[in-house]
Amino acid sequence: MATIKDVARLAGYSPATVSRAINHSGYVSRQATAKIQAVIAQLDYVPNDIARDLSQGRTANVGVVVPYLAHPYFTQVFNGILKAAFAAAYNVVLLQSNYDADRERGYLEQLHRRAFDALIFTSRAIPLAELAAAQKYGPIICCEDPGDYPLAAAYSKRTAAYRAAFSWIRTQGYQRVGLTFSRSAQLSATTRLTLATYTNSFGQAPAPENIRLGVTTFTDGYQAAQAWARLASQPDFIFSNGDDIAAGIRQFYVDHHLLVPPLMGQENQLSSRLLGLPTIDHHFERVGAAAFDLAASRQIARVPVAADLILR
Amino acid sequence: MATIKDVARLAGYSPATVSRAINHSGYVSRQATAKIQAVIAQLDYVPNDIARDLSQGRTANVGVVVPYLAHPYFTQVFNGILKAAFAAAYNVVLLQSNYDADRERGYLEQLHRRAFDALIFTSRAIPLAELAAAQKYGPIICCEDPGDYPLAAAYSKRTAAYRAAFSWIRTQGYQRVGLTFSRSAQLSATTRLTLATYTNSFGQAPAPENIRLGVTTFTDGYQAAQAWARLASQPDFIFSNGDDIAAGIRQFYVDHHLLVPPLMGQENQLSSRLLGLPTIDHHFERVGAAAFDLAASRQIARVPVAADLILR
DNA sequence: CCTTGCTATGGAACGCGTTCCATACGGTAT
DNA sequence: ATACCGTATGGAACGCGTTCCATAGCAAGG
Repeated sequence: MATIKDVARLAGYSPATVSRAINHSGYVSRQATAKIQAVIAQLDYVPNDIARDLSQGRTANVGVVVPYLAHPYFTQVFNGILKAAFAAAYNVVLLQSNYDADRERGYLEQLHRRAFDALIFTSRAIPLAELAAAQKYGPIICCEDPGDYPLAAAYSKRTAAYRAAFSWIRTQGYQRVGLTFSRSAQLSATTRLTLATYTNSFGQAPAPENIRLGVTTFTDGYQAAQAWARLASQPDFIFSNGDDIAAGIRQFYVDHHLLVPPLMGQENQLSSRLLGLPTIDHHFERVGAAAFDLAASRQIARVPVAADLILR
Repeated sequence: MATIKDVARLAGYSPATVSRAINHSGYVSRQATAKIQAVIAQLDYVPNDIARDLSQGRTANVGVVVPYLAHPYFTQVFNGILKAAFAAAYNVVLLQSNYDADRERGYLEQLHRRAFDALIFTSRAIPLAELAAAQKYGPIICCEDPGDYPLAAAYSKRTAAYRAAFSWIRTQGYQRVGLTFSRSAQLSATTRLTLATYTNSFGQAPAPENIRLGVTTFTDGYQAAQAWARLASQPDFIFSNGDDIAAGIRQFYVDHHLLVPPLMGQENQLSSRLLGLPTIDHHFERVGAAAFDLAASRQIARVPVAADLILR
């Protein structure tokens, strides 16, 4: 494996000049540039990224913590990060967490060791306080509103979107809204926020039997609908945490020749377009791209991304 | 940021001894170990991974080239890689290609620059010959049978699985089998292999109108069924390239109150279980894990993974 | 002719661990 | 007592670019 010294020797210049030639830092004569180019081509030389990283003190890698891949929220945010990172010549290291706080701590440790230049949490199990404290090891970006914590963040303006959605649902005259969530209010800030906004909009909290937890897929939606169908008093509207989930809910009613209640999904996936269901587009790709930009710029800023209520 | 020299100075030992203590390389007294541990804790010192990588000439990163995420084949293979990599304390760099050969070449270049220790292609646009040639830059693993090319590979034994599937379909008496594919035979070795096995099993190639290309999602399946429904002579069996796709095909017939033709999917996704459809489980997670093991061991070996025909 | 200011180039330090080699010491086998 | 061995430890080289600083040549300005 050729090194910059080999190139320097063969070209008859010093490593310093070769380095400047490669990086177009100026102060290299036409003649030297040409000779160095020729030798580089001859040796099939490319600089060693590890050495470059060491001397520059960075890796051009961002770590992205994701509980798991199989969820549109994560794939969308992740895709946004990926696109922005590619454009900025960064690589993306995918760090799966399964919502395991200790694994997340391991990734913070890797940040400390400079395995990546920044760490983006698309979601998390460890407390925000720990994230905030770990910033001494490097830039950390979360994808939710960090409240009082001084953390960089890119996130959907969920409150506004949910307020608009619930207001619209109420205007339509619905009273007993069924809600699906992936994680309990205890574990998930998003669940808490949704419930709080609901309570605020409707003047009371949703009835416990109208709340379904652990719902993340089409099938989960199907089963949630099945559970509701057994109730005496059924929801007259269902606000679900994803379009595919809404599709699963709908599917249950269709399969059982029941009247499909009015539904709303989230994330503007293909399924809601196909089925003509209203949804909320959180623009998670934008959230991801914004998260990356914060990571690359090392700014501790907040980028709330407006969500769109899509009625059909 | 504390360095190993700081630790050495404060502990009253040399950097060499500190390094040995950290890496448990032996030849460090109890006393020295204790003192060094204490100073490490006091300074909150962790070794700099970049420096370690440079001196060891590796990164503990594997690059994984994926055209896009939104496909069960890729998520399954990728998950297998992720699990195996985590177990081996490697990180995984996700490299999106969109089947763009030049982007793939860019990733080969990064391998050359030692941005990662090995490169896994879950699928590819560039010719195998180029992959084989690029091995001089580092270990490259592909996820298909590389034929005559001396490439490390982990892949599903598709031929055997397809032969079993087609044989079963023929035994059931079906004659006009509809087939869906993601990419044309020209672009995809898998498509070619499926068609060849079909031809071999049925004694003739499938009729062109029974082949649908560009099918990767539930919706694509729905539309493929729609196209078939317009034909005079319709397929009497449909062999699709994914369970969700089969589900989409089925959905079209259900929605239009048509008799659903017998179907077979692939990948043993949840949908085939729910709908009771036969499928082929290619065990792509195993393929991914095997691909990673090849990457980490730097062996140029082939690991064919047996696929299971699941009849229901 | 001299100062000023570029351009061009090289030497050497630097970033930060790892590891080879040499040295020293206490203990054991002969 | 001598040779030998294992443990313990440090010095220094090494991996490989990047970059600061110094030097030198040359042209324009005065």
